[in-house]
Amino acid sequence: MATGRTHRPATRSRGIPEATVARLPLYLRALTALSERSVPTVSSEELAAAAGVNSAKLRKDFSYLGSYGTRGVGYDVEYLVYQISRELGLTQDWPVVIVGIGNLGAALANYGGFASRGFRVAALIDADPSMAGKPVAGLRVKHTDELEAIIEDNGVSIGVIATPAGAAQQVCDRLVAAGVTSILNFAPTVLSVPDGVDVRKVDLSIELQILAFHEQRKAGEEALAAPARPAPAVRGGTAGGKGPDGDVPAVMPA
Amino acid sequence: MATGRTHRPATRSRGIPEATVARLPLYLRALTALSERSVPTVSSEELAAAAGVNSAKLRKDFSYLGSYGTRGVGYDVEYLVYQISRELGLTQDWPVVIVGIGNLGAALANYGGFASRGFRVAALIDADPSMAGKPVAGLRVKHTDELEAIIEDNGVSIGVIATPAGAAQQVCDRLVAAGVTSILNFAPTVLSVPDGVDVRKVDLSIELQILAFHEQRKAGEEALAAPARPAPAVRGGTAGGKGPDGDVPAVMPA
DNA sequence: TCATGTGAACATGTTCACAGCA
DNA sequence: TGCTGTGAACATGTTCACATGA
Repeated sequence: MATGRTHRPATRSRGIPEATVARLPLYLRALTALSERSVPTVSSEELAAAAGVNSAKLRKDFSYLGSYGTRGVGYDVEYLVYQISRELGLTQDWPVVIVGIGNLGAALANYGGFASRGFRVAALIDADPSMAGKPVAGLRVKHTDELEAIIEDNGVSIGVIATPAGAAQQVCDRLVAAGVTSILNFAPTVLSVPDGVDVRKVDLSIELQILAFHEQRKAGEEALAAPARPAPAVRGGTAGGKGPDGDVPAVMPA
Repeated sequence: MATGRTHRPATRSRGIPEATVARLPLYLRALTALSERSVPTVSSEELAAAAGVNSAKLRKDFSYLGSYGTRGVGYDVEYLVYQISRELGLTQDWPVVIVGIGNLGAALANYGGFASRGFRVAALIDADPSMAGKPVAGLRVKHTDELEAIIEDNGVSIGVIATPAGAAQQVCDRLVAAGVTSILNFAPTVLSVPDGVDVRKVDLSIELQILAFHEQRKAGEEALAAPARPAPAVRGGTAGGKGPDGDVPAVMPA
């Protein structure tokens, strides 16, 4: 998504491709599971299967980190866990604030995987004064007034936005002004941020729409073969002969 | 993510690039906002700004759908809303089930944007018998036993998994066996599915790790200039002399 | 005149296939 | 012998820059 940097064309050998970075957490998870089962080594084939990618891709990904494998043998699990953790910056402690403690914010706060790997919820922040002081996931919710102080005092550089769409940009601006340089946005809005600030977004609605696109394709291809399952009814019912959509305008300009 | 299809190399002009598909929901959202403000037309420049992309990309994206603009003028808002909705399959009604009604599942069920655009929550399903019958987001939670019947009866083709990681693959298998062909996975696991089934995943932990990677980079670059803000403390604190990590092994083989 | 639509150049990402090393 | 590491081929995605047509 929005990568703030000036995007220099891989100045030295230091540049790990973005696509690779996005897969490192996947490898790390698979490796951690192996580590817990005390498996000493894995082949690229096995690890790739566990991470849900193909082995050529995995080997190429690892080649950007260095030559951490042993030919004819595979990779040392513990060593790889360490190298990937370090590369991802998980040997540091990252305090995180969550802003917007509604249903979703509370769910995120309660999410276990949060604390496990280098991330620590420094504070939960909400604009509703009646939320302030209430315990959520073992923390007391703070009021938005305290946002700047919390970020400063805890050296927070990562913020999670789980507010309604309308409040997101404003919250984002305050986070950035207070020193946050990475934002994970759950609100269904495009955030604008200055250069040097990274934003990643998680959007249920977008994901569903992408799935719907592919579903529709499948339904089309199905028509070539047998109509196996009852296809989802076209809006407004199967029978209707005329324009069925109450939602989608039938406007046709030009 | 996992695109089940055989990936034919754009047989006819029909193939819309995946990257474009992923942006269509963004355009649609921006257009819907314009539509609500009764704006009749937009230029690629304006719409691109609203969607957070550049205008060349937007125009190329739209060119895959057809020539829906007017040279020297721009795009008709209502018309584009309709075309994109249709392309995404949002003129159909998509019944969806959510499996796993914990904190996250409940938050998803309550999420408004769900129902708005063609998606309808057909059922909430949980394995915990004590959850069965409880009202969440205006629906009564069903027990897992009913999963197959619900999917069949409602013609559900899209399933959302919000269970713990351990249960996800099993739930996935049952969904697929019952006829679901698109899955949105919130559980932190790699799901394996047969060909023809699409999986998209949403993973908080992965997103945070990607942000941490870039944060770490920034901290490194910062060292070249002035150490402006106190960098996040290395795990275990600044003082501690011995190995601080209960989590990351300091193993160094070979 | 002005903004769309698009070929061509460029950049990134993936896969193949095999050389090279334990 | 067997698996890693990687150059080279291929595929996808992005940006440029301008011809085109309302």
